[in-house]
Amino acid sequence: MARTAAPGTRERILDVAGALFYTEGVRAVGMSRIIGEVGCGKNLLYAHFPSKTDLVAAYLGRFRERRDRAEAQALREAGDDPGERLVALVAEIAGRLRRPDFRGCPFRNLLTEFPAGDELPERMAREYLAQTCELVGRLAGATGVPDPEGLADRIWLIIDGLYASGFRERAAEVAPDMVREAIAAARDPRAPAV
Amino acid sequence: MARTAAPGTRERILDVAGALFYTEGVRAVGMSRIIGEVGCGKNLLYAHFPSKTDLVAAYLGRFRERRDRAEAQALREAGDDPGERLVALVAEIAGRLRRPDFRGCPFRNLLTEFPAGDELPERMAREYLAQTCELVGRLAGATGVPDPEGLADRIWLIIDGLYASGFRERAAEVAPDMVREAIAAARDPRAPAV
DNA sequence: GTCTATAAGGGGATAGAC
DNA sequence: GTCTATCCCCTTATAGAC
Repeated sequence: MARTAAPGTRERILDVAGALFYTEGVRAVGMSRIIGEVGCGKNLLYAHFPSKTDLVAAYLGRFRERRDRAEAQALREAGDDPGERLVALVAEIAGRLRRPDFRGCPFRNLLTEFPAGDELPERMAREYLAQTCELVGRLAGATGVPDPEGLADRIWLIIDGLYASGFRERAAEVAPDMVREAIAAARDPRAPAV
Repeated sequence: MARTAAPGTRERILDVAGALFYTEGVRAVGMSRIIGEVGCGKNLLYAHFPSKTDLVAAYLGRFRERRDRAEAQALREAGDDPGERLVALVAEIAGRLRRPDFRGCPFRNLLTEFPAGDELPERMAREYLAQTCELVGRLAGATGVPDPEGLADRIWLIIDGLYASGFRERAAEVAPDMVREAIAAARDPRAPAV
């Protein structure tokens, strides 16, 4: 609105709000808390984000943009082999586990906080999960294994486990190997059977 | 407090509160809502549970009792082989996924809602996760594979994935196989490498 | 005109009292 | 059971500072 509004204000608000939402939860962080930590007036925040829902949606949107960029880069560097692309996808996610500020997947976390909600943030979260799940399915299909559905289920389970694992960050080390093994087993269905 | 309190009142409160907490989230459900759905007076509820924290702790406690019983039974039926016991443990968890009212792990969900909390419910949740993780480690160690730590990490990742997967319930079908494969691969470390 | 500071509205939370 | 106390939530409105 402002003709010469202070640049970067919106980003600064999103920085603070995003960090709080992610580490403490959306429900746990009130608008007053954000205003206090940003150090701005209440009006300024509501000028940029008319409601808390808008602010949460912007928080998820920014998370998604960064996620998509990192994912695209990982897939680009992995080359053309669908199996290697699956490994790279999981390895990229596993890399996030090692960051000290990692606290799971913001989309899954939001749906845990608002399981019945159907506003923009919840829809964004469900859309993200559906699209990522679909990507896994496409990559699994491209490997040419006899049972691509089963392979996709396994990879998705590993990804879910990575995001849920607040306890063992060593999961980051085994996850890519598990993907390789799942692909190998899918290519040679006779082998397993303990 | 009543001399001859109606029997089952406490259980009825826990039934209602537990279902609401589990399906809608602890933060999303207020005491007034619970009182309304139970149909009792406010005094009666606060007589049994002096605070919401107590009620949440009781909700988790009952969940844990049932979990422990089901887990013990699954392990009993699995026999003595540590590998089979790991498979049975995961299969028992996978079975929960198929229930229509499944909405993840109540302990993990609580920690997502209260990541920084340190009251009784949060401690109960962390204790449950730590003990289950420890059980997996013991069973993995008992298999006698060269790298029990790595095996335990894999199994724990699968369990985490099962609880997080709100999307693909087909995960329930592949998870036990993944456990078998992980054990087989751990017993013969040369095989994998796609 | 841009932003801050403060107050207040309307609702619902937990909890206590009678 | 109802009624009240206290608090915090999101949001809007008002008033003042630069």
